Amino acid sequence: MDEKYFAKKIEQKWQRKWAESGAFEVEIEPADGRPKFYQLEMLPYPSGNLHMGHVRNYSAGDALAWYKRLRGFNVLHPIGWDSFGQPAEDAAVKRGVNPRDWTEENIKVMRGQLERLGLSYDWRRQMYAHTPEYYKFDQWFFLKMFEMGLAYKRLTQVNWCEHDQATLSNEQASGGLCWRCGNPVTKKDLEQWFLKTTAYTDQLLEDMAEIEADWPAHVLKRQSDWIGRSEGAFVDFKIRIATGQLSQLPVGAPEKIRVFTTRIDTIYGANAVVVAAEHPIIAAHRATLSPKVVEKVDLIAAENLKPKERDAEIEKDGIDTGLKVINPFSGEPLPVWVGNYVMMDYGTGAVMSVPAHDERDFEFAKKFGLPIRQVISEPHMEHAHHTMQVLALEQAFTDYGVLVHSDYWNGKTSDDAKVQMTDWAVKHGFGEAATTYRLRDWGISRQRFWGSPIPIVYCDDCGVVPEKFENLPIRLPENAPITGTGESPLAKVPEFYETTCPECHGPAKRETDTMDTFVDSSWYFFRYTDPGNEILPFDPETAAYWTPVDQYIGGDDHAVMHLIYTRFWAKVMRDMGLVTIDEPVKRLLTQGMVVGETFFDDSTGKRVYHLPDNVTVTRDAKGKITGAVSKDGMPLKFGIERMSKSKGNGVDPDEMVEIYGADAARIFVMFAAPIENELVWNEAGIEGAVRFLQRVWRLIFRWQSALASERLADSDVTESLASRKLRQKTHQTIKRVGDSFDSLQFNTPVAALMELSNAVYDIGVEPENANATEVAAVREAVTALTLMLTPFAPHASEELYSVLVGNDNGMLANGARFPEYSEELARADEIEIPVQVNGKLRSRVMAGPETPNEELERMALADEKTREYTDGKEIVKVIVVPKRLVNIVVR
RNA sequence: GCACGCGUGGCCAAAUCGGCAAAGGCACCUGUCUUAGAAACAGGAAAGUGGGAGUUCGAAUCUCCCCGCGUGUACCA
Repeated sequence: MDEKYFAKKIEQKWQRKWAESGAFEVEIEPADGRPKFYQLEMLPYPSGNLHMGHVRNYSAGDALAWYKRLRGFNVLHPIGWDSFGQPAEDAAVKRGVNPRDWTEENIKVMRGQLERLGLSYDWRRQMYAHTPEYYKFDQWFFLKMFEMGLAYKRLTQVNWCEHDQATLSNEQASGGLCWRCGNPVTKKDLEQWFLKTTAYTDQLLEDMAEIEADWPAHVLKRQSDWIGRSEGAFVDFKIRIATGQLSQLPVGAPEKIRVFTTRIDTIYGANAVVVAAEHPIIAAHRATLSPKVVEKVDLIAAENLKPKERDAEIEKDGIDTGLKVINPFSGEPLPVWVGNYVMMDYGTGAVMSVPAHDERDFEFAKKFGLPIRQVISEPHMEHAHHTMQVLALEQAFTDYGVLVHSDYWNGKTSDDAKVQMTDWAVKHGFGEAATTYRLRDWGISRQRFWGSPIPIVYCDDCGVVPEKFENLPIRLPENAPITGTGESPLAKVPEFYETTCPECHGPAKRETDTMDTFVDSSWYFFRYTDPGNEILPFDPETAAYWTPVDQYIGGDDHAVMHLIYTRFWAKVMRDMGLVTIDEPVKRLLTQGMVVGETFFDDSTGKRVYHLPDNVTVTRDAKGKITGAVSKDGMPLKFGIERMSKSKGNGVDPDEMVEIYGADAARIFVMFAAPIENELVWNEAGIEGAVRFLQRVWRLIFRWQSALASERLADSDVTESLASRKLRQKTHQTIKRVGDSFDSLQFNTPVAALMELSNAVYDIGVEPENANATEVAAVREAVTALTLMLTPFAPHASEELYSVLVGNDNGMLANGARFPEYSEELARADEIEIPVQVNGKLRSRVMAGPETPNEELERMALADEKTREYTDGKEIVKVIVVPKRLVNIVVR
């Protein structure tokens, strides 16, 4: 054992040993019957560099993987690559590189970074989304879903960047601006393939019950908000045809307008039906509508295509179309308006406007001077409302209440009325109960090269024809003209798209769009269980052993994307008989972002980041930035943003590993903040992590020979107080650390281990002079310390463990286990019971841990110091908290 | 606007159920060793928990109001 801790030396040693022995390679059903544990972290996109967010994510996952191994589980801990995606194409456009070469080079670099961190993966199981062996099964799933009616094609509006001529996902169009060029995003009609996520809305909601306890509440809340289930009713408003003017209704035009409402109880307050500019009724009547109306409708429709400002409140706009409908409840004729606040893609694209009881309708009515009629009353106001015809409302009354001015329904509560009025509508054939959702089907078509080709063929004779399973994979060509103009590069590669029809074998064309890369990540962790399977995505039995994932860790930015898609995918796989589980992930941990200070200039409309080193920063007393000036004297804006290379606020994990070692870097990242918090990067603390490791190292070095010499327990030697206290601390720490892991806390166990190491130093005996019980206590403490440190600092721990056991086969080969906690030993022989008088601490008494309450009370009352405060006073009552404290209330 | 979350030494943070005089680390100060050190060791100083009110024998912890910060979301009928 070296006198000093040399991180690099031992890290290289153990990384080599782990690799050689295949320490983390696992198989199903080991002979010893250990239970399985599937530890998973979100797979990285191979951008070329690991960032601190990855280090945080993977350090936490690795800690749990080690913890579970030491707890005797058969732990599957894999890693792979989300290696399809746009950055590879950007690199192709910018630098003319081949996306595949670029991607694979990045993977090589990043794998090296992961290995230098000493992460305990079963590397044999790596998956790469961009290999035909993997994306073959994206296509396989697509075909299966096509068979099941879960994949279909339709025309839709997609986010579109005019400048780049590119389709954008919602994220890439976030804030209404294109993430690449900063120009506003518009909408564009495009034919897209969809996966029918909406077929699973209710299951996605209901199955949350299964995972509720072990998923962060905010993730599930965001998912249910996203799904946006809303219960209400459809109500049909008939178009009124003026007498003798039947011909006014254009041929084929709908006879009624169906609205969706959650508040059918307010229907007597409707003053209009408002439809979206894109509503079919408008198109049907376009020829007869006044030019003014048509102009307005077109204007609103055009506005709808434009990007929305992030925070801008859009002013209500609209126009009376001149059409009339009949309120089916009251028989009252109502005007049909077009309103810019009604969206075609939610509900039916038409609403009944009830200004008295809906804020938007209220605002609309105010602006256009439409009547506002209150039909729901606060219960205590009911009488007043019946007698007074009109009450001027200051704002919409949106609460439930009692119906007024609603004919037959007067006096009913909103709750009752909703049910009964819906029934009435059903009975009279003009409505029905309805549930609508905000969730849409998942549009997966991308006009990109670097993705899995959609296995569909278009034949002039047979139409849309799915590829045959035996023809998979449909391989990407080696090269395609990637120009970044937003047209499918594959559409310019005749060798790719020219094919024959799988049905009639006549000439046909392939689909040239590729799949959204979220398809790859929807099922990748099932592939890990059986990565070499050529027939199926994975063997169902193999997957049944390993899945569901026991613990998943990743950023919560995926809450409504990846995490909802993968839940959807699991249900589809269940329905196709591949799996039997409803939920793919048992327990989820979302870690906070690692962020750093950024400095930028956005005067040109685009953010230009400046490296922190080149910025002069002024700070207030608390260290908050108050100003920043660039090298050439230009004032800069500043913020705290996710770390990344391009913003110049990144920290290179390799550099940290080089300077401090992987173990120290990992300890620091785990210790710096609770895992779910945002971590504002501040490197100051990392020295502490190194120092801690050095302390542990020196500790074992100092005690090494004393521990090795089997100083037998001399029966004469009674256990010293020092060793008793150390054992107590050791066992308390074992409990704390174990509990922390179980509750997914990583910062507190590190603190506990620091305390334990301090406690060993504090034993107050030199190794040479220690008696047998003290040596035993130290041995127990440092062994436990080493084992418990393993999840955070596996290299150093392996090395220290090898010193303690006298071989360097490694912990797993030695069958090492997480130390066992003994309640007996953790318990203090005597505990200090604080004694309060009127809630203020006045004294302490010593008592055995099992002292009954009555005895504690007696001791407290008898205590001298306490009596100074109680003598001569009336004791009102005494509160004894078992094993904790005594409080005497006096008057 | 709405929803959710957070506010504890200079900084990061800990504190099952409400229960001691509020952990640990970083930074800081002093001393020892001393060739010196940002090393190591020993020791020290430092917060009554954003503000106010309430509940309670007892509040960082529960309730209400206010202030500040963060995240998500936005005309979803």
